[in-house]
Amino acid sequence: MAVGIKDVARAANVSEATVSLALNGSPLVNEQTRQRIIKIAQSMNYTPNPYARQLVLKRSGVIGLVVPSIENYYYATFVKHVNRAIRSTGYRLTISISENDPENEAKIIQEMINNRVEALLLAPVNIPNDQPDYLSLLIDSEIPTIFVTSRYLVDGFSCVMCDLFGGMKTLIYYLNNRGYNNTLLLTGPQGSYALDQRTEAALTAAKQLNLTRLDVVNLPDVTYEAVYESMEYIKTDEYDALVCVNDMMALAAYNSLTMRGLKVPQDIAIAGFDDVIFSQISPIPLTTVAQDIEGMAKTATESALSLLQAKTATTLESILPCKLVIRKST
Amino acid sequence: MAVGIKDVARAANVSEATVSLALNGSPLVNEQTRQRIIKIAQSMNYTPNPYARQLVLKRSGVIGLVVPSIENYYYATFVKHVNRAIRSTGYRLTISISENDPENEAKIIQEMINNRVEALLLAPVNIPNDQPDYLSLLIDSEIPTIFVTSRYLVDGFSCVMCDLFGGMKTLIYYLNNRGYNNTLLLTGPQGSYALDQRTEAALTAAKQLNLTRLDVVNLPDVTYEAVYESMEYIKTDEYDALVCVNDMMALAAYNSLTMRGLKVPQDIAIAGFDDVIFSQISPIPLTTVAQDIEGMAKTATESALSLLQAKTATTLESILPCKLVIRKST
DNA sequence: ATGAAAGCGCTAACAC
DNA sequence: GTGTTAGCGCTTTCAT
Repeated sequence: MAVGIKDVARAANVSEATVSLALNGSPLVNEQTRQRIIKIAQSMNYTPNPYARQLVLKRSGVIGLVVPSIENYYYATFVKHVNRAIRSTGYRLTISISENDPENEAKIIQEMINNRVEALLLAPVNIPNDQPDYLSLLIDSEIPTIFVTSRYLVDGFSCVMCDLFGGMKTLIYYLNNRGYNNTLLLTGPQGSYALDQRTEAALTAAKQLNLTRLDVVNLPDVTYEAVYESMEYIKTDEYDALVCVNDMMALAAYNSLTMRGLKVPQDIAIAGFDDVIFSQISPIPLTTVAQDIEGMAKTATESALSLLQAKTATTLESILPCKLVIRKST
Repeated sequence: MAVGIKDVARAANVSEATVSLALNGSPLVNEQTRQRIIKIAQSMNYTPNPYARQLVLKRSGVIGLVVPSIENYYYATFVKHVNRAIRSTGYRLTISISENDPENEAKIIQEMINNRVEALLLAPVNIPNDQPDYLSLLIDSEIPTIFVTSRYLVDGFSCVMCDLFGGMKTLIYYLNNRGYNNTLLLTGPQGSYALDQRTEAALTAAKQLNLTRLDVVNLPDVTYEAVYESMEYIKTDEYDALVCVNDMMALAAYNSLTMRGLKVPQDIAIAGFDDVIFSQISPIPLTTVAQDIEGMAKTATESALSLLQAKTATTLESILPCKLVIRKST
């Protein structure tokens, strides 16, 4: 705590100004003295007080990231990659978890604004919540904000996500091609963009392909338990393929159905979405649609940086392609 | 950005000092004026600049948390609970991920110190790395530091973890009681406290119980893949029980062995450790040893707060009990 | 090439 | 009760 620029200045027999300049690599200061000062500063274990620094610089050097959940492997991976991408930029990352609760999310956004993050990557909660109040705060604050992994359908915000619509459509086409025509889609509550896109895509594809049947079940939750329990009530013999909107749900379906003696894919095919670990750790690897999580993380980070440069308010939109990953369950 | 305390003061026709006092709930200021000021401040969307505030208060109001990985469910859960616990304390949490890399860890610690976190919760990397250099930095910085989920064997640091030794011992005793006497323990490289505790406990229990056999295999990694691949080389018919040092490894073993036609637990029993989701999402739920992750998170947070209060340097050690969770795999 | 001094936005004595 | 003022530790003109 104790050692400040003043102490270094005294020890080096120069003024505080010179120390500051030297440490910040200004060309104004003699290379000799600079080296001397740097050495002294290091030996004294001096690090500039970031709060004083930020106060005068008026830049926090911090980028914020908000995710709905950290136990969700999908977001965990996203966080990891953003963390990596930011490490080389000179900015620091501050991570907040909304626990998929809009109130929490609003509080967090307010905190991020109060703390003067310079840019914000926002993965919105996955429950119906369009046009939350904080959007105007965000606009007023002039903090460049980028929706990631999902979005609200409002103008003026940048966004980076995968082509969920395209991904699901490809999956349904592929299933049809494999001869599956009676499909059940297991999804969550309506109203979240990232989920709705998948559902709409499935429905659209079904219509285009003239599928015999594509039913949609909206579970209360997109969790393992929700699916595992629901399997009891679902007349699986009416379908030849089961599509889940994420991999964990697909795994739940797989486990539940095989427990009941069904064979996958012989009796019924199962497909997931996202391509996170859960589609790989079932006894039979699951067909799924891969989201380019690392790509989104990198793109989002780059977008944040370029918005930070841009003097004029801009909005960037990146839609990354999804990739069908065919495994043994279909 | 723009609006500062000065603006509020002007708008309310009082001095900056009064605004400051009013907003910080000092009893010195008239209740009438306080309300008036608060209202004005809100209407102006004023929030105090935290950097100016922290500069004068000399308190950052931030607690740091370092974890080796965020994709690891165990740590993700820990992070979630710390996040929750801290929310009600008035402190903010800043999360960093070391990616299980000692160099990263050292950098992060340095950053945490530079950023003046008031306390640090440190979940160390899980690879041999005793007495890292930054320990002295940490001591010099006088930042109360608490090792969580694992630790280094050094004095002067607080720590919160579960009784891994006791947990593993209980598991081996239980297995013996169920008639399993030829046990294989799958663990990772030596040198990490949290892993070594488990191994030593298993060995100790085996000796105490006079087990026919307890072999230990040190895999290069405690991951799904490491186990899944290793199953090929392991003469499973020599053992009647397989114990893994985490649940994901146990799941890998389960998947691999059942793929090879073995029945669990008839042909071989499988147990994991931690009691995270992976022990529950195998077709047959896996016996495991539960760590009280939420308890650790809460305890760690409380410890941090009390160290923050304590004017004198103290060290706290909390060892929480593990709980045997018996499921169908044994 | 270096130093003096002002000021970033806020808090806390101390005066009134 | 409220205002005045002096910093907190740093950066950055502007002089020298």
